[in-house]
Amino acid sequence: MECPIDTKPRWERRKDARPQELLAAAIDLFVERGFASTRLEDVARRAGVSKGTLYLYFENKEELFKAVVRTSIVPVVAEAESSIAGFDGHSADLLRKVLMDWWERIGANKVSGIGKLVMAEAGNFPELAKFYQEEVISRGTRMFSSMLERGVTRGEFRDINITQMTQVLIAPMLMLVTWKHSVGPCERGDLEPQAFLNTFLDMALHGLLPATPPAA
Amino acid sequence: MECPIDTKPRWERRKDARPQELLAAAIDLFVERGFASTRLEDVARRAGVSKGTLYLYFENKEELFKAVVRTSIVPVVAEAESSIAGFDGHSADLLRKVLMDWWERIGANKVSGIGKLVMAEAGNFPELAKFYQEEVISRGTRMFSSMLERGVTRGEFRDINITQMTQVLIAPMLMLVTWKHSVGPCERGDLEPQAFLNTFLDMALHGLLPATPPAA
Amino acid sequence: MECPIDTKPRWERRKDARPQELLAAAIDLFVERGFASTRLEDVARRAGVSKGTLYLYFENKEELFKAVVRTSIVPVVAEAESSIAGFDGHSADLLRKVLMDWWERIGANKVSGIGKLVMAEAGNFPELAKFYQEEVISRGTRMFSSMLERGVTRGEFRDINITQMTQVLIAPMLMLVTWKHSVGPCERGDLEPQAFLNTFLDMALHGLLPATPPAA
Amino acid sequence: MECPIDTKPRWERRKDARPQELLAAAIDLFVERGFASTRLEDVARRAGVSKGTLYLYFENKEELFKAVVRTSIVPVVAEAESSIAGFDGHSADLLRKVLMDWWERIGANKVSGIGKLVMAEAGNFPELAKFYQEEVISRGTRMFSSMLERGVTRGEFRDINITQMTQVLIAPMLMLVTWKHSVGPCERGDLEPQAFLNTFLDMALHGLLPATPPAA
DNA sequence: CATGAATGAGAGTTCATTCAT
DNA sequence: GATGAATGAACTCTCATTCAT
Repeated sequence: MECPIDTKPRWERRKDARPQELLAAAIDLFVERGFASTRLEDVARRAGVSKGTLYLYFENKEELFKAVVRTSIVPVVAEAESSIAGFDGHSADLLRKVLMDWWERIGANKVSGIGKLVMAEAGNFPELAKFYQEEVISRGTRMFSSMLERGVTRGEFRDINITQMTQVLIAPMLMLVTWKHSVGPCERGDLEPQAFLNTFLDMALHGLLPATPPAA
Repeated sequence: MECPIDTKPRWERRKDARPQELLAAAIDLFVERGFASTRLEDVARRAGVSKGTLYLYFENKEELFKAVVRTSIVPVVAEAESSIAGFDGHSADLLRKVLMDWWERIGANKVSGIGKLVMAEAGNFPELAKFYQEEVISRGTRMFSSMLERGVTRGEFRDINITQMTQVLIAPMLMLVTWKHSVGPCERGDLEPQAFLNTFLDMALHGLLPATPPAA
Repeated sequence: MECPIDTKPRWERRKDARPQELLAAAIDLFVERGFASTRLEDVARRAGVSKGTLYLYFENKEELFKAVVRTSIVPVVAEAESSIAGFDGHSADLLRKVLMDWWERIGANKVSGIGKLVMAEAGNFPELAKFYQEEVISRGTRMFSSMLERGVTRGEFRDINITQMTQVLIAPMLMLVTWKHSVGPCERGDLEPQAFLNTFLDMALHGLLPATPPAA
Repeated sequence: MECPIDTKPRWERRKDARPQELLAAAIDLFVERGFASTRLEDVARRAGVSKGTLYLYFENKEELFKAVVRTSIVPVVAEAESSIAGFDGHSADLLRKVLMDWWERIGANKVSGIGKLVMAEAGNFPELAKFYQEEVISRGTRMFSSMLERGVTRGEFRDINITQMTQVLIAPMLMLVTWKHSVGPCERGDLEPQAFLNTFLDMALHGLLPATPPAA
């Protein structure tokens, strides 16, 4: 008589869970190794499936990557957009909130590695660069510009050059991401990200807020 | 009388020039395509030699890259260090000068691509990352910290958190380099680098300079 | 009163139709793409079933192919055989009729692609080649030989080399099939198949009919 | 002391001989297995080199195939063209000669398998089909048409439909090639190719030559 | 009966590195 | 010194077949 115990199926049927599992594995490896250097076989293995299985869910490597971006970053961007749209208070507080939220939702998280990866490999994968540019970067840039415009319109910020100031505000995010995913791990004296952001914001807002009345 | 020393046949003079030619070719390709994606055969071809010749001068791809860093970036860092050491004036002017010099010598130049490349591929080539970290980044960081200390010591800057402010100052450089070598080429509304640096410096110095006495 | 026999639910009637649907799909794809390049998944999809279902009806790809041959070509061969057996008239008319019938039933039809496919891939699938050889080619060859023998026996044809003339008669069929399924689609000046067959037959019968007595 | 004898180099440097060796191996395997089923690794192995070496000489599989065609078939076609251009005698003799030469140079040879292969896989490799069509088939077709025209012009042939008769003349070549490379090897009673061609030509010329004067 | 997720052996192609010449 | 032919491991993507459901 056959012993039914211990008979492990050659594989398990997990249609619904698979994409998530694969995406999770993919994110880890893309962040660890970059796009070009990530082997699909490793992604599959980490998700506990065979190489072929990946292709049941994602047409090819690029589509897998896009799926990663779509599920891990795009929703956060969208959420930020609506959070901005619904915000009531002072634009300086809005800026601070958005930056801090970004840190919590993206920066501190491994998904920030995706952004760094795109910066890194844009040249070799123009299709990917274009996709990320459209889905994330330009939306992000627009968000910051709109916050600055809001501040200016409401008289909360001085009448600064929006484009340039947008870049200034993006710089520390880029900085943190780059640091975290490249030199950071090698560096000893580490960066306190939130303190860094605060230092930065204090400085930036100095430049943004209108001159305070001489006597107060 | 002609000096016979100068009459060496062209190819023999070539011999000495080889490494430079190879390095020049390597820099171009590393910057264009990144480390992993640059084919040594292309480097050789661009330098007008054969693939095998490369290995006469450089042990392998990593050593070639290190040589690139050593010849194109390290000297600039060293020069900056001594320029700082010999500077007399106000620390704010020093900061401004160093940043602007950096833009002229590195940022605007293709060698800035090397920095971006290291950020990008550090994870896959830890040996390279470590090398760059030691030879360039930590020296650069130390330079900025020392300038800030100088300012504080001389009473020209407020008593700020040096580590954090160092990062703040590095951020825009990272920003410019990243922009130039990844999204920049895709993006429409382009960044005026020097204006951007000035905007940034104005803002940063606001935060650094001691509160001016109400009446002056 | 309605006949209850006909009220079977649709899917149950479907059950019997499945093999035919699969065979129809298979024929299309085998002809379009050849044996090796046809994907069973595509066959299944075109028949509106899943990949696994195919394996309920056909052991594997080769058996599917054999079934295609058995249902689409073998019956036509059998019919031709009995049509020859029952023919009364002049052997030249018989030959002409058989060739023209072949064109109508096979040549002009997509099933001619099956023959071409076997010629094409025989080397890689010897089992298939053997099957087709036995079920179709040797029967077809025998048919032509027997017609020639009939003609000779009845004094309607000259006493030619049967084997060779059989090949001569097969050549134009091969020609038409090959043309139709490979170069034909690329070629501009197209072949009028029936005119071609007639030209050929006129020529061939010249060689077959006994010399006409000078005076008639 | 090292014994210099018996030290076989890891590989041998044979730049000039390589392409021929590879082409020879390629022809064998393409003919044996067809285009799609031939593995480049096998081609390399048969030529005694590694897979990578193939790519030093041929850009990819398609180019390898084209090179095979260019070196093994195209020159024969060219030669036939000039042989026709320089022919003096009766057009019937010319036709006979060209067909027989074809058999000796191509038909009997393994290169005839290339033609069969193209017929077989044209649908799956349109690029290849186009190439072969242009370089071989249309040139061959033109050759036959021009011979027929010559015959008609010189009053040696009746005024037949050139296009159709061209196809009729091509049919037996197709027949022989197909036979040789597919069913032939399975078939017992084999075809005597030269006898077959003669039988065919006798028959065809019957149809081509002008009616002989009743009394002679 | 029917499904379709899962497998896994290969296929073509690339490239850093070696080494006979 | 200089060459460049040769290697071979690595990578992405494919598909006939199996089998848990």
